[in-house]
Amino acid sequence: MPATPRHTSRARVEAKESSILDAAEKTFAGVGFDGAKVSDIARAASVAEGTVYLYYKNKQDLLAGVVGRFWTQLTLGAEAAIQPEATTREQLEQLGRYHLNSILEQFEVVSLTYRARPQQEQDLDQVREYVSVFDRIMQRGVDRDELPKHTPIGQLRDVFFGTLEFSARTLKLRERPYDHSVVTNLLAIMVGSSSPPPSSAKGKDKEPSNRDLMNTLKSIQKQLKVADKSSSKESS
Amino acid sequence: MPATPRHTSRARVEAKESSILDAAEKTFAGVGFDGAKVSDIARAASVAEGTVYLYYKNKQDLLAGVVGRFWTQLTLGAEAAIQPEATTREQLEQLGRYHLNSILEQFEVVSLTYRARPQQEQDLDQVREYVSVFDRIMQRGVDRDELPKHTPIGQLRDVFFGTLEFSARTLKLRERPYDHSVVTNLLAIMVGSSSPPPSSAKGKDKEPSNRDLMNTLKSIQKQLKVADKSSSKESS
DNA sequence: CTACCAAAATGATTTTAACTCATTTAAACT
DNA sequence: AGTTTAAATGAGTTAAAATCATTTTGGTAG
Repeated sequence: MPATPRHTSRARVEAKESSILDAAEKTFAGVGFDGAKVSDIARAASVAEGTVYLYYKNKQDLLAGVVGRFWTQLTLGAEAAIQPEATTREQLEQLGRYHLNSILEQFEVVSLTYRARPQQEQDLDQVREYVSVFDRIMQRGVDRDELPKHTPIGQLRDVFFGTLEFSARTLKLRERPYDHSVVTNLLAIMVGSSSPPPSSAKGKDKEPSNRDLMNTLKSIQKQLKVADKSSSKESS
Repeated sequence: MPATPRHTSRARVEAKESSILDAAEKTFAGVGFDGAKVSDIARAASVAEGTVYLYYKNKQDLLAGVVGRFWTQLTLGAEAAIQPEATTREQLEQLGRYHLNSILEQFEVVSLTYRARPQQEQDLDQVREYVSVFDRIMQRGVDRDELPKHTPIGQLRDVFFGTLEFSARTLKLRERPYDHSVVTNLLAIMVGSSSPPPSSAKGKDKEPSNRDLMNTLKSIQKQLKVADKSSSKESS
């Protein structure tokens, strides 16, 4: 078992585990969870079907591995995208942009989260770690007196992520690309508007500084994809 | 086939179809989509396994039937819960209460929606019909000058339903009951605090909610009934 | 280098559950 | 009554997940 390797080097085992995850992610994203056959995933990873079950208890556990790794990397990317010295409002905007952009780019993997969540009694730890990035920004805002002392962080978290996720679905449904105004408007109702008002002139000119950040975020994400060190074991 | 009944009365066919749906809903809600066997559903509906397939093409189609019926009834309930003569803000509050309460009460069926959606290329029509209830309230608000002329209804719809759905998940996760303050706070940030803003007093008042940061959040916290202390548990 | 051993990998076999279809049963209409 | 056609049945088929006896690999020691 990969849990207690005595003979084989850990690096090799993790490389194989990661290559199975890669194949699974590609297959799941392409044809969906139900459409994906474990035998296809095994072939894509260049292993036998039985080998997959050495690393993952079953197909559901494999999905949990894919989804867990995704959120772990999303957390790393979010932390990289947030400037530590920025104001709370700026940090929220950075997180909002990063989040919306990421879930749009990897929409299929995000959707898989809903297939993984209900089965495990305990929610996905990696998702909780991710949303705690928001909590930390808000808590710092309170500590710095940029936000009222008893700001209901938990409720605003639902506003923040709930709105962004539903907005992403709407954009996907209408086959529209990332739209920065979604984040701007969300921040406006969450913490008031300190930037130019969102609507009036219908967004026909993209802000150039906006593009810079977008490109930055994309390159960050791609870098994170290469270097990965997630481990999924301990499944019930 | 039930599609073209010449001999048999339509009522009987629909009764049987409905009883199969009842059994399927109960089973799906109880053990989940994957955990439910069609043979179990058939037994619960007192029909043979093959009979299920006379009414529904496959298991996925059966799920779509369950989920579709749920949202259709939710639409009817929502329309009944809204007083036609009430102000826009009151109507939004009525819809918000009804929505949050309903999805908390039938959380399992709502979750099944995510299993039904991705498979059909066309989204569930019944869900779209449901959210259009919100759109109509907002449009009437605009027509009556209770809302600014260029209110971004589509974006606020994502705020509304996204927030309520994520809030419902949070409440479920923490095993908390329906909490009216969630709706109150949501409305506060969407259309301002409890007293409806005078519609056409100020000439340039077109943004729905841009209050100052402190004022908005302070009005929220006053209306908070259940403290949100436990939100910052995970300080890793 | 060869022998040895345990971890790792394999893929044929088993199991499970969705789905089918030849047959039977029930209902409608004359 | 008898005829016809719809509706229902459940044993049988099929496909894919999961298993496990066997083989291969790679590290270690004599």
